[in-house]
Amino acid sequence: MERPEDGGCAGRARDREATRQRILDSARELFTSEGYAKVSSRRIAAHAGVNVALINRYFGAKRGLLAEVIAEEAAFPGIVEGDREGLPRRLAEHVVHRTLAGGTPLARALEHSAGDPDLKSVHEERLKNAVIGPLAEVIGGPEARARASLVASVILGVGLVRRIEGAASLNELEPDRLVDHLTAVIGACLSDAAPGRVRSGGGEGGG
Amino acid sequence: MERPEDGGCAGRARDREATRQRILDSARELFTSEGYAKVSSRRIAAHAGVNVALINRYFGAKRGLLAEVIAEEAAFPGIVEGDREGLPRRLAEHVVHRTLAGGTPLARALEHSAGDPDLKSVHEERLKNAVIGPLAEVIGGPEARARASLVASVILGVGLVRRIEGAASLNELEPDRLVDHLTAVIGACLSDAAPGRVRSGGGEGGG
DNA sequence: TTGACAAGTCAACACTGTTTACTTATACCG
DNA sequence: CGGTATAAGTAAACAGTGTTGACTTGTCAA
Repeated sequence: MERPEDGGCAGRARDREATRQRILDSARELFTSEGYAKVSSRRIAAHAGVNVALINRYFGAKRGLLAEVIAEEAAFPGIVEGDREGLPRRLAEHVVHRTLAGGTPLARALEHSAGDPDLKSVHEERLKNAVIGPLAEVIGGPEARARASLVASVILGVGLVRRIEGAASLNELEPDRLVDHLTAVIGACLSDAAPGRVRSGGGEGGG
Repeated sequence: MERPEDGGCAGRARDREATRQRILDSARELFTSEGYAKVSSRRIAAHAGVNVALINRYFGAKRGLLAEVIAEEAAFPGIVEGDREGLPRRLAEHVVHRTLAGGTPLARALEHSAGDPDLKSVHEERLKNAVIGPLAEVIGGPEARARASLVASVILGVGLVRRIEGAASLNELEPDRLVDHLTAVIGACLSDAAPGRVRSGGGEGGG
């Protein structure tokens, strides 16, 4: 609340940056705990101790605030960097632990607003730049982006189902077993699925 | 719009069921083409030629209207009925063709509002009763529901990513090839994932 | 014909995100 | 030091949302 004394004091009246940051901090906290849709601009402003209009002044719209909050965080910290072989398992572990723990703050905010038409562009950019892009780079090959999209579908889908269903069904499995399953599923996204050598399409029992 | 002739005095001018149905029809049409969030109660009412308050009178809330619209349609018409062996491919084909065609009207409405907190209960019921339940029944075994959840995650995830991304990456593949891929992925959801199998980077596909 | 009761209407409520016109503090300049 | 341009911050309104309760009105049974 109190205005911090700014050391620089070069050309700034009433510390624009500090105010911006306060709004950003409040937004991150509230979006994280309650989701995008349930938190109003006025509440963010009140929490930050600033006027509502400043949200639109500094971020264009509420949407822009979420975009900036989202952009702050890496999607897969230290996961795409490793070797390709272990990628499915690393991703699976990330998803399961993130999922079980209630997870990465921003992931929850994302899942809370997955289908919001107002946020389509925000999610689109995030999905392409922070998820599909890096994944495709590790995956490589001509179908890299398509495979990355498949992986992203699995990851987002699990998060979504968990959020909708409370993970009642998914949590029937031990976490380790769920990791095993997901590893196989993500692995299937990355492996070649030639019509003849499909791993389980022709009969997953004997595959 | 297409409201019955009041002037003709044929039948009842004040027909509860007819009014209810008119609201339902308008809601289905508008939700389908524009999604839940973008269509307001007042527009539905106007489209149906009735008063706004009737939506809440007959359906409790806008949410109830969507719930009823959703409940009308089968999730997987003629898909879970077949043999278990071919299930992954049938599901994959359904997803791809539904996805490419712009799809089942209701599926689109669902994808448009996947994360809406207000609709959590609606989606939860739908997911359990019309998706996970039937799938689990075909799948069978002790982990049936968990596996069904995984399959549902893949299906919903693909729909979601397609909606967000415009399927730019997924559509790099020929539809048939996408079906192959998805068949493998869904197959992986159903097949046993032996704990030791992929743990230490045993390549899936030798990648 | 007359009530009764349901069907339908209307206006308001408490919100939402956003914008406009305004006030005020501050940092530079004379 | 005082004056002032300018940016930071404010208040109030706008147009919209879902929802509600009090109201009117049509229709059918007695």
